[in-house]
Amino acid sequence: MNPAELSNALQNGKTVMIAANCNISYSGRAESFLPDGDRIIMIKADKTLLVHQPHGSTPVNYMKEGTRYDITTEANRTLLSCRNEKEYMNIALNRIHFFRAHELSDGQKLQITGSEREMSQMIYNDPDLIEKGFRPLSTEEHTKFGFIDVFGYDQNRTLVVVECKRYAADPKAVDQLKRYADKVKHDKGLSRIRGIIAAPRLTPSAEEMLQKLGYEFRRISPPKYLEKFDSKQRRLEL
Amino acid sequence: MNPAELSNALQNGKTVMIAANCNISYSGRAESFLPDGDRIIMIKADKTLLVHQPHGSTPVNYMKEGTRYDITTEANRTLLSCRNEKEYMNIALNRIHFFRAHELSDGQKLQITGSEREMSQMIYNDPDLIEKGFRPLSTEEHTKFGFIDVFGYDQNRTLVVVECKRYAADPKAVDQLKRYADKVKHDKGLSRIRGIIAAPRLTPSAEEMLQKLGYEFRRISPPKYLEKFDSKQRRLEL
DNA sequence: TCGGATAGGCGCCCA
DNA sequence: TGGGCGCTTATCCGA
Repeated sequence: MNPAELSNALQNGKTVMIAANCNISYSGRAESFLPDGDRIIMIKADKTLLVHQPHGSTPVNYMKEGTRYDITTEANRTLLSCRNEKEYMNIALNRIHFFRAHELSDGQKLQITGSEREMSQMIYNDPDLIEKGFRPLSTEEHTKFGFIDVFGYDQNRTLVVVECKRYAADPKAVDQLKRYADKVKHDKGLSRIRGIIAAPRLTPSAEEMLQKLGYEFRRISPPKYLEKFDSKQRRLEL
Repeated sequence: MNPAELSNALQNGKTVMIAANCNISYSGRAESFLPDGDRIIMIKADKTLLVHQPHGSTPVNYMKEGTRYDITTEANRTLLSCRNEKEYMNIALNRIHFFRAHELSDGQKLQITGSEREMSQMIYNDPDLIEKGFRPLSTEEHTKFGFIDVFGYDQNRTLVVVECKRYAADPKAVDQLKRYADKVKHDKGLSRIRGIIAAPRLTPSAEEMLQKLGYEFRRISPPKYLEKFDSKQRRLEL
């Protein structure tokens, strides 16, 4: 790889892949240094930079969209310096194992189901999931009381605040429920309000907190609309 | 690329890079589908899979370490099926733009400074950052409801719980402080306890919460030990 | 742009 | 292994 190759690729909006032995220093939101080793360096069409080690899901170093690159050559190595408004990074390339640039055409977005928001919708559409007689008022996350997943009245006209979690609800989820419930209770000047966590399960300390606060738990999982299709497909494959 | 090439590469612990036009279906913690488009597919030595679109920092699809792969060829496309204990993914490769596998040797870990933990240490070593007469007892004290960043006595022997944040402390940070402070207060049977947020700043609603609860704020930023060196370097470069 | 919250979060530490 | 939580979190969404 020569500097011009990389510059051209970036200029033309190509996505660049480099495998190289390198060390990396970063300064910005924190400070870091990564000693010599073999990594994959990816620079995308939008000028996002990712550095991946041969293990793990997360990049060991990265720079955000819109970063600018400058490449210089020394006697026995190549320096890639990267900067944006708030951060900079220097990558010293000792040896380049391979370099490749390709123009990628992709305007698609991931279609996904099973989110917390869909849980809220599901409960709104089938309030019996909470309890007989529950009447949801809204699933708007932005009510005038804040971001509340579902809130409504029970059959005794007591206000109910529901916080949904797609995974085991932990102490943070209980904190959140309490914060919303307290706010609604205070703003409306109520003497009593009910708080409910809707989740597949509670962690032990979340359960303890919930009990102490007098809140409740409903065992509910997020909907996965494609599940039937997928189980069928999986069955065929096995 | 033929199936054997990929199989061999994976078997030999190489890291694989593929650029291809593909569509992807996923089922596991959620369900998703990504229609045809050009992407980079990376399979690492530890069998982590990442799929990247030509923009953004995060992979559009991924599978964790230890995933197993199976590749089959059809008339005009190649199918890569990926599964682990809880999830599976099917990648239909319509056209492969390039394929490359390389053995990467990298045992290094990122050295990083400027973390929340270092903020705690800094305060522990220089308690005056909180206030004159503050005597820290511990950092990272583990309680059943979480661990407390810094914990100690003020000059009147009132217990103080400090929660550190690298960035603007938000309502969640105040929740967390309250949870810890309440726990300590209750467990020790105290009539009063002080809670302090140490952070560069507070968000508006965090400030409101803090005031209502009678807690305090100290404007403190995380230490960046390499900063002087780096500013000097930056100055030289500019 | 900022604030607030979710995420198929990930990765780390500790019981 | 599971709980609890920080993260150069990223990303979305609304004000």
